[in-house]
Amino acid sequence: MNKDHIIFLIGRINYKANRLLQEELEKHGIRGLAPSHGEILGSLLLHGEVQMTKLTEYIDKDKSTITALVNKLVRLGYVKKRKDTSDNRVTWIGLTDRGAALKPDIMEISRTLRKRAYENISDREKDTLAALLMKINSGM
Amino acid sequence: MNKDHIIFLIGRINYKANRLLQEELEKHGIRGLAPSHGEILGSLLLHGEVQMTKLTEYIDKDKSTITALVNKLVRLGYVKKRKDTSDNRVTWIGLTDRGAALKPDIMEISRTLRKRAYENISDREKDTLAALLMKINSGM
DNA sequence: GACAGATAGTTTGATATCAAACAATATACC
DNA sequence: GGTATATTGTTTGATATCAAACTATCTGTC
Repeated sequence: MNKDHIIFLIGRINYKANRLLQEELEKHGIRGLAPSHGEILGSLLLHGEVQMTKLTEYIDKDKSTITALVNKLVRLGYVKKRKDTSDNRVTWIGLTDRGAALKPDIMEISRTLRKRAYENISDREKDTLAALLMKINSGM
Repeated sequence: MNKDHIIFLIGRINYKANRLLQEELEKHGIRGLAPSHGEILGSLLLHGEVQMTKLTEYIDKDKSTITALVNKLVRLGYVKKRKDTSDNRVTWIGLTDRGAALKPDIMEISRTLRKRAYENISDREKDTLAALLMKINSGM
């Protein structure tokens, strides 16, 4: 596998981004959370209360994985579940006060990640890069 | 979410590439192998016999993970271990005949992945993209 | 209204992955 | 030569993740 292979680079960057996320969560005193938990919290901050199924879309993981991740967040007190009143199959996931209180931390972590990733590239390059990545993503 | 676009896209592409790899391995009759196993086989095809420690470098995983991955490849008959004669701590990992026979498959899978990823972009865009990704990768 | 098929989530079992502790061996320094 | 330190790899325990089977509920059609 060639070291300048685009796919290889993407794998490396993805790995580093995840590692950075984990480190930052830790640094902000948010212990025991993986990047995926952060993504869920971010989705809830952005969209408010959402269904499990919507979460599988937002963070692109198997529904059984979402069940496990959400249950952990419930156990840690960041998130709560609520049965839909009209459709009993549906579960709504929302932030607790404790979860909502994470907003400043999550925003700052997001900012840190962005800063680190974009450190060496200009706004124009960023646009170029995003456009190319979108092409690749939509073609795969 | 907009501003995290690039990192988000990289995550998506990484996921799809891994999924494609797994599907292709399966399609070539190489069953029960994850992308990481493919990376190890690829490394061995490229470098010949290597030490465990070298493998952790090549595929960038924890050494205990490498132990597990290699043991599975041994169990499946693709790979063999050999103790170094002068330094007894060292283990050399090499392909068996059965492992070496995978070369054409692995090369074709690699080609397929590349083709799929580069489907919509020109050679020039590819160079631009690789350069930008390298900048990001080295800055993280 | 009953029944077939669709949908929402959970459970179960398996695997890749990591970190920390460990064992075995080699090297350096006195 | 003997002891402290470094290295190579494994073991152990925990977690995220997936796929497949399952449960419960809803919806559409006869």
